[in-house]
Formats: sequence, structure tokens, C-alpha cells
Amino acid sequence: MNDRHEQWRAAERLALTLTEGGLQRMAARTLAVFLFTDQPSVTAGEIAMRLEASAGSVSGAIKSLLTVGLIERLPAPGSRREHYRLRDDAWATLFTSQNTVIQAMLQAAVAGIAATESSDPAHQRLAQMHAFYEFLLGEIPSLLERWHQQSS
Amino acid sequence: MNDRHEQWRAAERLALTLTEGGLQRMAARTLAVFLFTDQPSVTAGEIAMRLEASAGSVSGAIKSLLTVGLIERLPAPGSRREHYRLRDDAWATLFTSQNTVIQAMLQAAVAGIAATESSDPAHQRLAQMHAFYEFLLGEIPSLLERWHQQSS
DNA sequence: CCGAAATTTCAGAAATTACTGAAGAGTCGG
DNA sequence: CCGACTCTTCAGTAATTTCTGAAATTTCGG
Repeated sequence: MNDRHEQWRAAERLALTLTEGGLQRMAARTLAVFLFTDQPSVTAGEIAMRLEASAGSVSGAIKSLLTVGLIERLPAPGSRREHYRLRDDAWATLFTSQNTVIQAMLQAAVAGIAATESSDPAHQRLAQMHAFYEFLLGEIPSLLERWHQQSS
Repeated sequence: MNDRHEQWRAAERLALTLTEGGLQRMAARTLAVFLFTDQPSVTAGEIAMRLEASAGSVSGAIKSLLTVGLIERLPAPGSRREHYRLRDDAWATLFTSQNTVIQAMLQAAVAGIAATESSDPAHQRLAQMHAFYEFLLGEIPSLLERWHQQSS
């Protein structure tokens, strides 16, 4: 039930799901390593070995995960290698970053509304779209607040 | 302010945003046409002309939009061509379809938890992940309910 | 400061994904 | 039913994305 092989299968499957969710392939696999490792932190070299991937692609993946805030660089524990680990609020962060798309949709709707006459059917459709994404965006803060309350 | 060219620029920009959100390129551009057209319904041929794309790629895009429920085929008005239009609840549908990823994440977390001992740090991380996505999934029904109440 | 170990960068290769064009299937008017 | 018109399917191609490998850079121990 807890053999390494089974864990590894689960990790690869999760990586595929993360890819569905918009992460790049190698970034997703790297994130899976951060999740499933039995150590408190990992180095780029360990990830490369684990995934049988080149140091270069791992470097790129780590960079992108750092950028979106899913992992963090640890204060060097005297070693030459950089240590990284999954951030505590990684999932909420991932969720939030995906919501930037919502803002973009909202702005696109605004632009479309401005470019159409109110008599144009397109105007109506864009207004509906705008209403939905505005609603959605408004719900997110309280949603995250409820989460933080519940998890603390 | 309401010239066709400006509208078209807005449509192309929205298509790009939709692509960010996970739609395929041509499906996104097709959806933009459904939004910005000044007619109540459009045919595949009109879309192909508008996008300067092949009939084949438009056919594929329409098929995928039908599958996720963003557009609908209209009862044929006596013409030989099929007419399609954006569905009323398209945006809520799009939102919901994106949430299938959340369910997949949840299941991935469950699988990981089952594959690790509780003493393993990975077990803790997976439990946190599970908690977040379970929370998220639980919030969605009431969220959509509030939307339907507000929009009606 | 120098050398070793690790990471980052980047050009090229590989793989994946998306589009086209043509052939085939379906459908409606006559 | 036949013929014309439209849509769909699919194999091949084009384009994009992603990975690798090697060189350059950074960092730390000595």
C-alpha cells in the first residue's frame, strides 16, 4: 500500500492532471516531486534524477514554479545546492493565479461592449458575459477568506 | 467607437484570452465569432469566411464547442445549412467544465494519500491538497446557485 | 582568489499539437 | 430519386511547444 512504486504512479498521474489544469508538462512533473518526496526539501539535481530529465529542463520548471509562487527557495543550509520546497499556501496560490484569466475575460467583455451599439445583439451577449465574470470575480475574495478561516 | 474593425480586434483579443483559459485556438476564435456576430445565429460557412480558416478546422471547432455545451444547433429554418448560436448559460457552463479539473485533482490527492504512510511528510502535503480541493468543490454548487438567482 | 560542484542559459532537435485540402457522406430542393 | 450544396472525416503538413546537451555563469569551500 505504501511502496514507492505505487507512490510514483500516483505522482505521474497527478502531473498529468496538473497539465490539464494549464501547467507545462515538466513544471507539472516537478511539482509532483515536491508533493511526493519524503524529504522536507529537494534540490534541482534530485528532481532531475527522479524524473530522468535534463538539468536544463528542470531548471526551467523550477523557475516557472517559483514565478507563480508554488514553491520557495529555502535559506541555504550550508550546502552548495539550492533547496526548494512546496509553499504552504501553494494550492490557494495556484487557484488565484488561474483567476487572472477571469480578469482578462472581464476586460475583454468590457472592450467588446465599448465597441458595439446597444442595438447590436452582440452587445447583449457581451453584457451577459460581463455580468457572469464580474459576479465570479466578486465571489473569489470571500471564498478564499472562508478557506483561510476553515484551514486555520 | 462601433466600427467593425474595432469589434474584430476585440474579438481576436478575447479569443486569445479564451485560449489562455484552456480552449483550443480555433475553438476560441470560433466562440469569439458567436459572441461578436450581429446576427442571431451563424453557419459554419460564415465562420470559416470570417476567420479565413478551412471548413475542416471550423467543423472541428464547432464539434468541440457543442460537446462542452457552449453553443447549440438550431432547429433548421428550412435552409440546407446548419445554424448555431451561443447558449444562454454558456459562461456558467464553461466555468463548470473547467471544474472537472478540480475533481481530477481531488482524486489524485486521494490516490496519493492512500499510497503513503501517515508518517511520511508527503502524506501531510497531500492531505493539505485534498482539503483545499474538497473545500473548493463544495463551494461551487452554492456559487452557481447564487449566480442563477442573481441573473434571473 | 582558485577550483570544483551545481545551476542557468540558449540554440538546436524532438515531439506534440493544430490546420489544411481533398475525398466522402449526408441532406434538401426539384 | 437525382443533383447540387454543405458538412465531416482524415491523412499529410505546418507550426508551435517542449526537451536536451553543452557552454557559460554562479557559488562556496579551501
